[in-house]
Amino acid sequence: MHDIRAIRDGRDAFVRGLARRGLANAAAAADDLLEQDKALRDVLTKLQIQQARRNDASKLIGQAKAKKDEAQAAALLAEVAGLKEDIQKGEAQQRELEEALKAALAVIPNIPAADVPDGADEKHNVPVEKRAYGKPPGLNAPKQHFEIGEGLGQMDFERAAKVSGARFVYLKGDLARLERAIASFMLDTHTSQFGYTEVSPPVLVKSNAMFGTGQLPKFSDDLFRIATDEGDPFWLIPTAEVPLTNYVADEILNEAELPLRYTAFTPCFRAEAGAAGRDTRGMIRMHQFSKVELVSITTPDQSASEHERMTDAAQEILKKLDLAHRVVTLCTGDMGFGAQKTYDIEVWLPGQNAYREISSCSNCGPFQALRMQTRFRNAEGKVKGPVHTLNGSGLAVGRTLVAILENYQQGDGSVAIPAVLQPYMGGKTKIEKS
RNA sequence: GGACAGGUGGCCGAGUGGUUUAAGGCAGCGGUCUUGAAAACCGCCGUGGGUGAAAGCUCACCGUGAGUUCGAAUCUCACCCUGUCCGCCA
Repeated sequence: MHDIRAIRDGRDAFVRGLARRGLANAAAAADDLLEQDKALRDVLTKLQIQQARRNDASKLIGQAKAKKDEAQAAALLAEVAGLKEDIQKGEAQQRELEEALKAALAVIPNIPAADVPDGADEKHNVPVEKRAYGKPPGLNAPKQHFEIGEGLGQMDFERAAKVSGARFVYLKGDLARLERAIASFMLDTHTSQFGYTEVSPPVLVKSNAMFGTGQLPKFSDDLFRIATDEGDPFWLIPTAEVPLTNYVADEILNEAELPLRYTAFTPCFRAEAGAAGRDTRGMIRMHQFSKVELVSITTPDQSASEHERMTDAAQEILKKLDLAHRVVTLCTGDMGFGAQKTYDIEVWLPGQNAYREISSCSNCGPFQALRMQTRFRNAEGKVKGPVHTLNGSGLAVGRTLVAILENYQQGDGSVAIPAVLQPYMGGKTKIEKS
């Protein structure tokens, strides 16, 4: 969410930022917002004069009645007779204008950071050369992960379809255990090596939380909604970013305790609206998948370096697993709604003969904090404004499992277990057909 | 799910229609005193908005929303949350 005062003070920079995002009529949108803002402030100014008069008169009425001066009281009552209706009208107007302005602001995406490359789509993403790691292994006729998993008899899409429909999967035996092992390994790395605090959060959240991180109001089609008999619905989280970031919603944090770093292993639920026909085979794109998420809450000064640090933490997992990967800076047209800068980490999948996204690390700046009303105060107790929030996958567990299957596959159909995961697999060194 | 009791600033807590401009206390910050500290004393001490160059003036906020009233922390309605007990339950 943008601060309307920031737009007021820097209208042109705001328009340029939105234009870089590819918004067609950025200038018109900005001017419309400023017009609404002006109308609201005019109403406020007028209303407050009336409220001040009413407050004065009411106080005098009270004093007159205390002195038993009924004549004076009656005179004052007559004076403010018409005021009540005007004030109620003004208050109604204020509510309407505030809601309209908030609704308009709520659907405007974040402004890209200055160092984000311009571009319309993923073809214009820019590789971060110094972050590239490893080389694709020279495998002879590599299989895709679902061929491997089904060959092992431990990955079952047909039964998942019977029970839940398309885009679900059953894992069994060692593959089920491997998912758990991957998650434990990731959490242990992030907590012990990078100072993240492990959290086990709710996976059903209220609309307010979805608004705070920016999924609502614009992207409800991508979410699963849980209707309740009466009252507000719940939403299934599409990522643990939602409960981890909203953990600090409506709070004023102390600067000394920042940055806060949280990590969580949760299932994630996505309706995948609009993804029909994409990645229909295998575990790449599911309605339910598990992910280890990283979230940092920082001061504005810290957020850029925290972004690099978070990306380091996510990459560290792939390095320990010795999986070849590269990192790209998303261009303005490919970034998510709330991000001002995003690194995608793409892992090599031999079966697909391609790099595929396995993590996305974003610095959202003050965008989510303004939606959540999360601020911080300095050592003197002075409120310094919104915090910055960052989130990243550290990593997508399902896709990590896919990457291990495809990169560690053996000619005989078995899969070697990476050394760092063997302690989590009871010392096993490979997964064989069950 | 049912019954009862509650929700007031960072914390505790007074306030049941009009000098409340939310008392008082604790914690915190600054100062006096002191070699230093403690004690004592003095001062400061919520958030957001409007207006203004600033000082200031002003509005809103006592769980949330709506309402009654010239005037609401206080009265009405709905909802949310917490506690206790009962029921159910991994």
